[in-house]
Amino acid sequence: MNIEQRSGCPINLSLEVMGDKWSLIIIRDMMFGNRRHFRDLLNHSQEGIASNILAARLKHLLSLGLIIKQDDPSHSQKAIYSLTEPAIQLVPMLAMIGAWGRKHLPVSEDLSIRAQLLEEGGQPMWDAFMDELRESHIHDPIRGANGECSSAVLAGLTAAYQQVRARTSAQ
Amino acid sequence: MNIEQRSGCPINLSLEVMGDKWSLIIIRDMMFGNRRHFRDLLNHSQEGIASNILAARLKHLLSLGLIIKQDDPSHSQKAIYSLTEPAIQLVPMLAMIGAWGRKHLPVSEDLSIRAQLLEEGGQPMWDAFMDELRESHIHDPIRGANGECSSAVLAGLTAAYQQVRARTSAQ
DNA sequence: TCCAACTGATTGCATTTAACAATTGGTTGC
DNA sequence: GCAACCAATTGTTAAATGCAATCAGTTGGA
Repeated sequence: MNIEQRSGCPINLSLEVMGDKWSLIIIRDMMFGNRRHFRDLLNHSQEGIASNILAARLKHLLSLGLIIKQDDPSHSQKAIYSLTEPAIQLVPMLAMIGAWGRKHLPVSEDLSIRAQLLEEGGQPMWDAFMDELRESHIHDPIRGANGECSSAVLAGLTAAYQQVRARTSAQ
Repeated sequence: MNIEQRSGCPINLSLEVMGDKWSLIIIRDMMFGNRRHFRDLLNHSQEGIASNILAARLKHLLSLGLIIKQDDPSHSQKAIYSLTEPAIQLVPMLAMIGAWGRKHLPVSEDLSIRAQLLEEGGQPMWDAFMDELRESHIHDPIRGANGECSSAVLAGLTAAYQQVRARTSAQ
């Protein structure tokens, strides 16, 4: 990782890496939505990222070593993006960011259920989730990208989200 | 707090509030450096913030309710900026951000000692620190701005920083 | 064989944000 | 009365971002 270096403060350096409106959104989608292809990230984005921004951010995250890119054997033009260990270790931080946002900002019920579960689960849940991510992003990224890796925590989060969404949209 | 609302996701909303290169830096300096005046924040900034950016960010943080501004009785033009409860509750998040940066980025030894102590201290230390911040930012901001509130955790962090700095600059 | 749909991007253009230097109008202490 | 200090603001330039349209290659199905 090579950055501009305004100062050597850990908080400052972290902000130089993730202190923009999109980098953490992309990591969040890869992590909690298991979105591993460019089109996945582009079309299923809740926030409506533009394709040039997505391309620039992926390039940036690649250069920082937070994600890696490899060919998808199913399609010669497709690429699989995967989280690396440093990015996986952002799980506790994302849990904290989500917890703070849930408490102090006008979040929507469906999109905050996962933050709530992640907060309530605490460190044990974070550790289990990080192990799942290691499996589907580092050890077996191809099967991981197809959603073929077992992932109990992620499945639980996703199921809870779907359930709340079905309930709230049915009203 | 009123924001643009790309989506109601807690992580996204938190990023809309703090997802820029300066907002958290200012909160960090107010929190760990007890910088409560415009000039303090401007002149002692490790990262060299520009005065217009500082003014804009302070205004932004005020409008979000993360800080408040009040007159300094010692000088009719001086203003005291203080953290509010939502900002004080960012302590665990900042601790996590610092911990991640310290582990994965090229931090400098002196500027990372506080992140290390804060990480090792864990939740009990964060709670104690947040109580100190409530005292010097909410209950008695005027004495707090003068550094007259007792603050054991902050004093410990600052002392450790000074010590490392003296040692490393003496070499 | 042909074509529509899909793949990861790139381009051009307008808007927004940031960086830097200089300046403002007012206050304070000597 | 004057130099130093106060919290900003202004003006200019550079960089980043947002948006819509477009690109060339790949794929699967009729």
